[in-house]
Amino acid sequence: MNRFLADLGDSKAVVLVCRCSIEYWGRSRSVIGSGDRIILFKPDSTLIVHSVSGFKPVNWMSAPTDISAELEEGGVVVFGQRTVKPFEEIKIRVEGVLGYEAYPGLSDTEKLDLTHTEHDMRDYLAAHPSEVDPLFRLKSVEYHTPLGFFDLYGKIAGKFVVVELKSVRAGLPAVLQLKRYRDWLREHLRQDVMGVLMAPGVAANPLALLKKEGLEFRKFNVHKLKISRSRHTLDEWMG
Amino acid sequence: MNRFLADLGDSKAVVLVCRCSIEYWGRSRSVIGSGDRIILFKPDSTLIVHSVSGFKPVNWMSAPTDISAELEEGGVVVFGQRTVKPFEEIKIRVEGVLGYEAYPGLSDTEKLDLTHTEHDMRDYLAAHPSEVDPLFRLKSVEYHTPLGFFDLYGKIAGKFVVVELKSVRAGLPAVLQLKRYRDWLREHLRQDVMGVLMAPGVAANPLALLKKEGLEFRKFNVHKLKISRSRHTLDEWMG
DNA sequence: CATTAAATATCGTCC
DNA sequence: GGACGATGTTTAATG
Repeated sequence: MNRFLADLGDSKAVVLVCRCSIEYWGRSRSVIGSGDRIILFKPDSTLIVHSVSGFKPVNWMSAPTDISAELEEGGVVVFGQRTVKPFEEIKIRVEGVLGYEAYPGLSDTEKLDLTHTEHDMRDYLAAHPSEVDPLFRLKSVEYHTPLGFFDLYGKIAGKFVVVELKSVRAGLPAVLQLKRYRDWLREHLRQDVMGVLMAPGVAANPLALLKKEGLEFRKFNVHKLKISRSRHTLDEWMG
Repeated sequence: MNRFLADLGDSKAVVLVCRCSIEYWGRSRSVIGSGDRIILFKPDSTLIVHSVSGFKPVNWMSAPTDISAELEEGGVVVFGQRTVKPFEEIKIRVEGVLGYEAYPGLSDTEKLDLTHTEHDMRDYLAAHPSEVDPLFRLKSVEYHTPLGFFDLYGKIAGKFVVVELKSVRAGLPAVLQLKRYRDWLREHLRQDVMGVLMAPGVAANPLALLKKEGLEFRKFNVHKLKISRSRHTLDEWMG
């Protein structure tokens, strides 16, 4: 236990594999009985508990978390406490240690370069407006309004258009959002306007609402994107 | 490398701490350069790569994933491939191993018992409708409509009411959803109806829209809930 | 600091 | 298997 606290104090990453039971209090509450788990303690004080299967941790505490340990009834109990909002606590009763490793001096300065996201889709269509519509004339990217911003804003054949983009299959929220933008724009300009949803697909119910509201759907898949350089590099290049 | 593949074949959990660079292709694409990371390989073929800070993995593959390893230019490259939708691939170029541990026979049969969620809030208010409104008469929980379902549905002083619940501070989507439900119900019944949002709080803009639309907000915090037994036990008790 | 929207969101549940 | 909504969502961007 002293070694554990010393390792955390030395900003080491600690991997603890143990049989344990866990209680959590905070935004919700949870309890889980005794089982084998893999616990990561990161140098930034993030704590993540993984069970033997699944992507999602069974419990966690995000930084900044104060981590302490005590002896209770002969066993070690690890206690995590967030002292900033949201206030949260976790109590891990360690019942048997299967593995303990501490890694000093881990260094990772690289940032993940993620592409083929909605942001890239927006940039691409801003540069290639004819793929929205052959007659589309772009006026603004991220056009700000009191409701939020339009992904793309422009005109088709003299009619103002708000374009909502989704990099994944669109659902009801996307259609409601587009409808809200279209309605606001129509009222604001006091003239007929268009609303276009571009996404790789749209679910049946949302599509029905879209059509009922006189909005339009255009298929576009981020996998079509040819991204010649990373966003990071592009940003640097553009200043 | 052979030991690694043998460990995976034996359904061991493997924790690999290494310097590596990673590429991902699938729903999006990502690249990250060389850095120290902690990689979990779970017995169910889930693969999770954690950097030195933050809650979120820097890369991952969810089960079922075929994991293989090859020698390339003298170094080990771990390759993960999903052969079911969504199709995805990950390539981890291992440049230096800082730690390798394999854990056979990890067992975790316990399920997380999570309470104080929106589900519990709904159950509680269904059992205590007067906390929605002193005059609230509950007619249905999860009342199904073509749009989805109303969390609670009933009457206040003879007027039909749809109640939307949020266990966390409500935002625009919650208000839009409630408005849509209220509009549909009003049209369906051809009479004036009410819409009530219950949540621990609501952001300023959503609240303005809510009032403009003649909807109502009632404060309710899941922390107030006294849950006498776990949902699991409750389900068993109710059959 | 609050707000807003994206995410390789994941996950459960219902149809 | 698709669709839909909750999540202890987390995270980043923005005012």
